[in-house]
Amino acid sequence: MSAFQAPTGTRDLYGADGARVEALVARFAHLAHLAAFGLVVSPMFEDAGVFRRGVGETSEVVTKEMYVFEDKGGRTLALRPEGTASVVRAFVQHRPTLPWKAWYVTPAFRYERPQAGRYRQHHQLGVEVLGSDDPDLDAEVVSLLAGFYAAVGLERVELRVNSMGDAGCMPAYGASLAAYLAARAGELCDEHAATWERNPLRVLDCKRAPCIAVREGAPRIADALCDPCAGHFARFTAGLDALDVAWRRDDFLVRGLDYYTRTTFEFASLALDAAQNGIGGGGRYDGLVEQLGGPATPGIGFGSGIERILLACEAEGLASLGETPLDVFVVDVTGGAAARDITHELRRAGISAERSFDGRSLKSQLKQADRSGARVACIVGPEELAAGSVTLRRLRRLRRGLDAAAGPDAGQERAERGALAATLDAWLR
RNA sequence: GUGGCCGUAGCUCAGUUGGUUAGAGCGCCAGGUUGUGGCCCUGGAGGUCGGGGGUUCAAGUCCCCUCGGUCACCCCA
Repeated sequence: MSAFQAPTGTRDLYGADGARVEALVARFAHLAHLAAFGLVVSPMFEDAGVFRRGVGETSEVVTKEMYVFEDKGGRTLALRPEGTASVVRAFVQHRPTLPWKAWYVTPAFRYERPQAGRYRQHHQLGVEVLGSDDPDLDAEVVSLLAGFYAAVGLERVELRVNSMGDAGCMPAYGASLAAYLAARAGELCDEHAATWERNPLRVLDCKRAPCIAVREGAPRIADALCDPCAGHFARFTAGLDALDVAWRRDDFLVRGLDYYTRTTFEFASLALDAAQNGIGGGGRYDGLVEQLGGPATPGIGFGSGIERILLACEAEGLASLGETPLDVFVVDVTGGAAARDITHELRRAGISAERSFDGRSLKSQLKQADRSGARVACIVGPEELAAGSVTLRRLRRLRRGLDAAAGPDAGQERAERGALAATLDAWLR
C-alpha cells in the first residue's frame, strides 16, 4: 500500500483507459469542429455564486454536493460541479457575437459517495450555444451528441426527449401539479412526501413505486404547453426525424438542474444498469443568461460523462477503442546511438517509433518490441552498422500466414539506412 | 448523508482450532542461447498482511477504532 492514494472517489486514468479518453476527446473535437463549434477553456473554480445562481439553489448538485472553499483572499469559491454555468458566465463577461457555439472538455466535481460510474471528479464533454431559440438548433445539438455516440461505436443508446415549457406556461402547470399532489400527498414515497412542495416536478422523476402510481394520474406537461412551446417542440422533433435521430417522448423526463426550459433530453445506455445508465443529457435554458446578470439570451447545450461512456463501451464490448498500434520498435545492440538517430528520423517522417534504453540485451529488446505491440522491429547490430543498413522484421500482428517452419529469419529482410522511411511506408501500408 | 460486503506482492488470490524466516499463479528483471520476440526451463527482485490501539507467552488470524475500496439508496455524467 503506497503512502499516498488518489482521494476518495477519484482515480487515475492511464494506459488503455488513457488511450480511450484520448480517442473520445479527439472524435468529439472533430465532430464539434465540423459543426462550427469553438473550444472554450474556463476556470475549474468560480465564485460560488456562479453555480448557486446558475445551476440552481434547489438542485442537490448545489445544496449537497458542491465543493465550496474560501481562498486566502476571503473569496468564496467552488469547484465546478458541471460545465454550463461557467460557460454562460464567460459569455456574459465577454459577450461574443451571436450565436456563440462553444465546446468543452472539463473535469466536474461533486462531493458524494462514490459508486459504479459515479465519482467525486468525473469528466464531461459538452457544447453550449448562446443566442438562438431556433428549434432547428435544438435538433442540431442533439444530433451532434447522437452522432458522437455512433462514431464511438455505441449502438444500444436510447434518446428520450421532453419539453419543460417556458416562463409563460410552466408556472401554471406547476400550480396544477402542486394542487394535484396536495390531494394525494399521503401516497407519495417518504422522500417526496416531505419535499414535493418545494419542487413538485421532481416527483415526476421519482423511481419509487408510490410516486410512479401517483404520477399516472397527474396533469401532463404535454397538455399544459402553450402554443409557442408546443410549436417549438414539434419543430424540434421534426428536425430529429429529418436528421435520422431516433427519439422517444418521455413526459416524465425532468432533469435535476434548475435552469432547464423547453427542450430537455437524455441519452441512456441500454447496456448499463439503470442506476447509472445516463451517459449524457442537456436541454434549453432560456433564462440562465439573465440569472447570471446578462441580457435575455436563449441557450441550449449538453454534457456527457466520459467515465459513463467508457462504461457503456465496455458493456457493449468495444475493446479496441483508442487502440493505436506502434509502427516500429528500434532494436540496437551497438550502443544506442543508432536507436537514438533512427527513432528521431522515423518520427519526423510520421512513423511512430519506440526503442529500449539502458543497453539491454538483444533478447530483452526484442521481447520489449513484442510487448509494445509494434508491427515491425528495426534491428541494428554490428553487421548492419558496418554495412549502413538495418534488418526489418515483421512482428506478431504482421506474421499471419508466415510458416513457422520457414525458419527464424522468415518475414525479415535488410534495408538501406538511407531508404528506411520509404521502405517502412511500403511495409506498413 | 444512510446501509451491505471487502482490504495479504504491481494484478488475481491461498494462508488450518492464534504458533518459527507469510505463499502461489500472472506480470516484471536476468540467465539458459555473446544475432532474433511469442513457447519452455532456471534464478531473482518485490510485502510495515490498509493504519492505530487492545487481548495473548505468541496476532495476517480474535476485539475496538479509523482509513480506503466496492455495491445499493439519494442524486446525477
